[in-house]
Amino acid sequence: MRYSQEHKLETRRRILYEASRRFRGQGSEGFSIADLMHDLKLTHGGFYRHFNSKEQLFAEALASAMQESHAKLTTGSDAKAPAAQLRVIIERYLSPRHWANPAEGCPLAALASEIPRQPRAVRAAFDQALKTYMDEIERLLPGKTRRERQRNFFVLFSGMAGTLSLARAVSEEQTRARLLHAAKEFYIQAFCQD
Amino acid sequence: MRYSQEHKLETRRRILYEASRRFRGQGSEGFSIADLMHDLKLTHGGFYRHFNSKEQLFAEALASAMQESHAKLTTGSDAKAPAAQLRVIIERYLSPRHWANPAEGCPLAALASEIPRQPRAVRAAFDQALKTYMDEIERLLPGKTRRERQRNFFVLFSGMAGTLSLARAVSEEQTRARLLHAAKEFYIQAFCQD
DNA sequence: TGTACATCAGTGAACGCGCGTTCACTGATGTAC
DNA sequence: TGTACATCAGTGAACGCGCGTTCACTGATGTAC
Repeated sequence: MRYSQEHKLETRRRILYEASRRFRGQGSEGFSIADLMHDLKLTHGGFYRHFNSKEQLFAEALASAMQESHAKLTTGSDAKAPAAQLRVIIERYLSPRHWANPAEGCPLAALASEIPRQPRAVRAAFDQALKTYMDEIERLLPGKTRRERQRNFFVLFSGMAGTLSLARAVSEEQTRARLLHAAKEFYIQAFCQD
Repeated sequence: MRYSQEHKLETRRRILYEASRRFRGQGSEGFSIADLMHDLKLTHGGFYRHFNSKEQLFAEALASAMQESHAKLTTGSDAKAPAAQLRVIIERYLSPRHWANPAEGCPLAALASEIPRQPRAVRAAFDQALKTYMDEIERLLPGKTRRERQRNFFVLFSGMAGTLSLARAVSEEQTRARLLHAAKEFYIQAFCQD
């Protein structure tokens, strides 16, 4: 082999990481394989030594983005009580920083409306990633039964994703700020009471 | 002129209507001008007698879809009290029917994550359409001041759009049903109390 | 340890296809007289 | 009212471009002996 197996894995990781940023920042059709590889100082042909298709790349990048986003929302507040942890998550999710950086943020907000039109493999990967995401966060939500907490998870996260999505769609600075602020207050009030 | 001015306007209207369905159902790049015109029993060249570009078509179709969606959500409940009218809107928005028919539904849910990546003209049209939409619905929301009602409008509508979007992204039938149901109860509880 | 061969990550030209847009043309109807 | 000409919605071939994917090739390193 020309390169070590380790080198190959590292290249694959770099492609996946860059792709997961680009999919979120530019959408599923907003960049080409050639673009992507060029920015990694590689040529497009080599891509297919690592992934079967752009579709497969999207599926993996989506899952990886969900994981990354989960990590960013939860790190550093492990010691706190559930309600306080959740509050941190809400504040981070609806922050100006998250608003300004779709490429490093939640894929739900960045890609939700494109997913229903994706092929089966992508959608399956999304389902799986969402399930894992929910399983890890659900325990922070209010509710006596798991079922109840899951319902709250759905309402809160789909709501916040919609808010962030709309805030990015709106051009007017002031409207954007009001939207994020209003939602933040509302969700903290609704889900962090105890 | 070969065709009357009336005929021309009618053709334009047909293109716009079909486009507004297709953009919502297939996304901003999910169909071609040739596809669109073919289904209207026309050929692609003629398109440019009515619109300057696909971009302009998207801008107009977006605005028109917002209007259509507003009409669908509000018709038939004009006589009721605000809270009851709002309840009807929430129930329609989060219904299985709306879920199943993105092409005829709210463009926020169908297209939100694509809009930030659109050119200025499209985004300006969206801003304007959203403003009109809000001005027409805001009065149904709870709140003493206009400002307060607008805040509630933002929270409710971005939340519902996110919910519908996520419900369409999820493949699993049961999850989808639970998601819509949970959000419906939650929003009625939160916004229709009086 | 040294040598011959095999492997395969990466290269870059090429293929095939679809798309937005342009353009010369058609011909029925509107307009000017 | 009738006639000659102008207009322009609609046609369909063509242009230019970008993209996903394929493929013959390279050459450094791994492996077999």
